[in-house]
Amino acid sequence: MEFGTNQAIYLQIVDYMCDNILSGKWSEGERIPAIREIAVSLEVNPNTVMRSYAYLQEKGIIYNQRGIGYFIAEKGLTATRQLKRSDFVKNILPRVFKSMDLLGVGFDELHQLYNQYQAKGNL
Amino acid sequence: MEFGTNQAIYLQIVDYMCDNILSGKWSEGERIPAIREIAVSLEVNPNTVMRSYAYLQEKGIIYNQRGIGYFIAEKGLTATRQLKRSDFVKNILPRVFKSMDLLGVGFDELHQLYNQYQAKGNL
Amino acid sequence: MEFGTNQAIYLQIVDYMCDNILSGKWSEGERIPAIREIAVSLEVNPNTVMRSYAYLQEKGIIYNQRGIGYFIAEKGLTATRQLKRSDFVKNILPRVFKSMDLLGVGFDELHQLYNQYQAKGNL
Amino acid sequence: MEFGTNQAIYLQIVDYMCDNILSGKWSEGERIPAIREIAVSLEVNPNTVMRSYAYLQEKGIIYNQRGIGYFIAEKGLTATRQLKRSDFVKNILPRVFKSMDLLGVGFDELHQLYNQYQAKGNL
DNA sequence: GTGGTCTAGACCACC
DNA sequence: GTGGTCTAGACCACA
Repeated sequence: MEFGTNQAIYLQIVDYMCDNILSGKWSEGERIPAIREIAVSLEVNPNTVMRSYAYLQEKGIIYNQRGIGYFIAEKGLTATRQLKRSDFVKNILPRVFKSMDLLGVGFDELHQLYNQYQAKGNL
Repeated sequence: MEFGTNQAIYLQIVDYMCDNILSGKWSEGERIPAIREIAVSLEVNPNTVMRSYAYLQEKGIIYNQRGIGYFIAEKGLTATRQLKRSDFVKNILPRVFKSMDLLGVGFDELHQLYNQYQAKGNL
Repeated sequence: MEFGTNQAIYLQIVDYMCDNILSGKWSEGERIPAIREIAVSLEVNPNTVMRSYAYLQEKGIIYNQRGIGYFIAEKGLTATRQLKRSDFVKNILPRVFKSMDLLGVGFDELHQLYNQYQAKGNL
Repeated sequence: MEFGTNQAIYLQIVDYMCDNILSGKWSEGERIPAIREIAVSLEVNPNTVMRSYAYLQEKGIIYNQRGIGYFIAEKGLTATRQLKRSDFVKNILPRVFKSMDLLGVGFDELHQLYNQYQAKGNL
């Protein structure tokens, strides 16, 4: 994984993990990789990964069993969806819509860009 | 103007100025308020405003006439639009579309949220 | 005349006047345009032109006859040449030579660029 | 390092750093000294050094790794050379050649001055 | 009056 | 430890 420069790395890792949950790669109750494992594979300081795990634990998305590891919480999928959706609707969308107005991008054009994005993703 | 806590103040000022240009409040060739003027009206340190101006000058959106002040560049409107549109299409939209996929938000639902936003804005 | 943004306008005017003297456009003893005249033709504040004239007067290149105007001094051409040449040899050239070394630009290449410059000037 | 009075300190630091890159003292991918470190060694305010670093980052010559430090970019040497060479050919040389013409300094004389400079540098 | 630079010092997020 | 931002205040050159 490559990291952007704008956002904190630990938050980029959080996003990466949320994606894994939402996409079904990690199921509820399943054990997720150890902090050190992730740290090695992402070439990141373990402290940074720890911070991501702590964040997700605080949100009730994962939980820790001492000495064993971290697991996706029982309602981890729902919690993740709520967290992401709330952020999406309350923070992201309003800014997107405002930009559209200022740039004169209509909804039709947005649809076009969406189709382009989908096409690229399917390649 | 009130400032959010996520983004640097000087960047929020940059956005504020881009909005003024895109909305037509400031026209090309027009002089914009002096650094100290803005600093007083926004209750911010002049250095912070200077940073915003330097950023916009670097982008070719405004230019400086020694001892007189800052002006919207000849192609300032176009430059602003390009800057904002590029950021919108390359950085914002892909993340939005990805979120939509992961959250199962369809384009119809997006349209609905867009209409809600428009309705609010018109009140 | 267009002004660069790096150098003070009054110094750019000084250069412009020195050029006129060195190129023989203005001869020793000859009257030069009034401050207001220059100010209008260059679209500049008269104070700025005044500053240029004061600078040249201090260097002994021009002199003032009250109520009549400014004139090129008796040894104005020599004085200008000395001023420019001293600046050229002591300030400009060392930096040029240092840049050449760092950039790996040899004297042959410099000669080539010089010929290119000459060719362009003759068009 | 001693600072001239003509040019802003932060730009003199930029030059100093470009020199280090061009001369091979700092290689691509290598970490460069921390802002505070440079600030202490040059007896300058950290803000001033930061400004130099920000400038070089904007030019793609160095990049930042969060919480770790600044590094010479992958193509840092090329970028530096381009930046410097462009400035040299487009801004410096034309003025030099123009001065030569106005002062009646021929290319032979220039060569002589160049040799003198080289001799001094080798002592 | 205008902007441009610099210092000193503080606070913060992040690794 | 690293950089990033902001404030306060000073000084300067310039128009």
